[in-house]
Amino acid sequence: MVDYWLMKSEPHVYPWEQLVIDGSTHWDGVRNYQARNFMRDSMKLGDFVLFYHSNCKPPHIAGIAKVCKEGYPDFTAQDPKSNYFDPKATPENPRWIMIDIKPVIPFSEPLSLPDLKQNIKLEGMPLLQKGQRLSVQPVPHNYFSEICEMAGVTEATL
DNA sequence: GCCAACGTTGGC
DNA sequence: GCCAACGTTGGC
Repeated sequence: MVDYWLMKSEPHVYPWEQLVIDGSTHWDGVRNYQARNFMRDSMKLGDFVLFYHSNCKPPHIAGIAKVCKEGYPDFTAQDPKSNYFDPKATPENPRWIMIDIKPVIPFSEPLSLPDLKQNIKLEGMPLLQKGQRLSVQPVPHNYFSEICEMAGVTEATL
């Protein structure tokens, strides 16, 4: 049973284009328990991920990725030199978890947040809820399908 | 376990 | 740069 997710990245920190260059990446730096729990407990190999660029004009979905490694300790939490260092993280209790993703398909045109908001079929999508800030969040399948449609991506070919 | 203070996210 | 929403911290 495949599930669908959305993950946010700021383009000046780690853009979609870099994921394409790298071939895959580990999703480090998540320091929110709810987001961590999704990665630890729910995100499975082969699940699809909408790659969202936040904090840019306009914010947008850049493409679709998929989970290629399930949850494991976020080693940056134990690295004093990392921006994501957390003194409470230990080898016995790593506290923070990451997954790996790899690109599946880019969108020929990025799907902007205003475009998403304009689509009545996306009403109720978590991303569009007021005040939601989760950097890793579930996407119910009907919304994922609609977004594929908007992007001109045939879901069956993913 | 409450809650005020503070920090962060992220759209605008 | 502003600020609303929300999460975390830490004193009590």
